[in-house]
Amino acid sequence: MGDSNPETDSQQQPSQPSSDGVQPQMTMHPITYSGMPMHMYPFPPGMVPTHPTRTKRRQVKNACTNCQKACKKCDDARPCLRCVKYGIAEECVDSQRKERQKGIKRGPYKKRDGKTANVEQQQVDVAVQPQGMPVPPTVTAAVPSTTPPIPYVAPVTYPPPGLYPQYPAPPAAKPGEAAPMYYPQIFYAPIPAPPPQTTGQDGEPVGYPAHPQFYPATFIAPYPPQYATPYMMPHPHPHARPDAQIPLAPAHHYAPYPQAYPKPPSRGPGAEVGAPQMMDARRDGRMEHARMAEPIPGGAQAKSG
DNA sequence: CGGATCGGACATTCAAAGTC
DNA sequence: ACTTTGAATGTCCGATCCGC
Repeated sequence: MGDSNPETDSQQQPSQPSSDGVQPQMTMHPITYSGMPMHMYPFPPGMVPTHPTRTKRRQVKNACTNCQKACKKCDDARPCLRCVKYGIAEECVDSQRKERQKGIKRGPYKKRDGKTANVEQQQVDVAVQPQGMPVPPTVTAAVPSTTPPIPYVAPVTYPPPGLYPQYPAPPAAKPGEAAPMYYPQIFYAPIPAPPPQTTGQDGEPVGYPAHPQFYPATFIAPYPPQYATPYMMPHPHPHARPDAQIPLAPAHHYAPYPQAYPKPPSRGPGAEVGAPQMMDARRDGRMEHARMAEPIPGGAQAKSG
């Protein structure tokens, strides 16, 4: 099944450059990556980059226990998409992270050759638009002058509280961090080509300001395309200032979250719960092994591997 | 053929080591 | 105090298996 990235892969630059200082290619567009975020849709013909490179894999901070057992992609929402799909939403709980071992002695670390490697990395990380709008490093770093710009659609904020009462409040996210996938998100949509800038009588620009590369205009369904009809809401006020609040389309385009997904495929009488049970039963051995690998209190480290 | 399983690549976290 | 490093730990891709 098309497990896909619930969050955009283009939000982060690789946090760690390779030890040899070579930056991995980050120009891959989600359409060419199997882990295409489900809230993103294919680009129009001609806008798809040709470089078949991969983006960095993005992980949730904490997978639910079911996804963890299955070694499958989870997401920040609870219940997660996978649990909802299999009808085990009530069992979708965060897995418990093991406490990291402390007091582990390490040898002296080796200095890297190029001392400037980190400086270069930081310069990429802090790329900022002229007007102060931060741009994900992927955009700036992945757009050499010889290639067309890669349109970037990034979740930047949530709809106002109460607009989507069927959704729980999103968990607090760090600046720049993607929003949980099931909570409706507002995206900044790229503008292909701003119109010529004109100036009003008081000197205030009319039309798009100098660098309106993104403006809040698009709400993309948080559902997989097969469950929701994707639509692109045109900018209602083509000449409005980019910081103007634009009303969102009414939420009734979609069914409330739990009903938005089909029931799990039935395998016969009682099969609705049978599938996940079988799945868990067959995986118990693995999880038992994992539990056995937990540190022994006051004793030797149970290192797996 | 679709879904489950699982090895292992990849990402993240964070404490020790090193530097200023 | 801050930065760098590297290993522990977790996530999940993708090949393969398995049952219908």
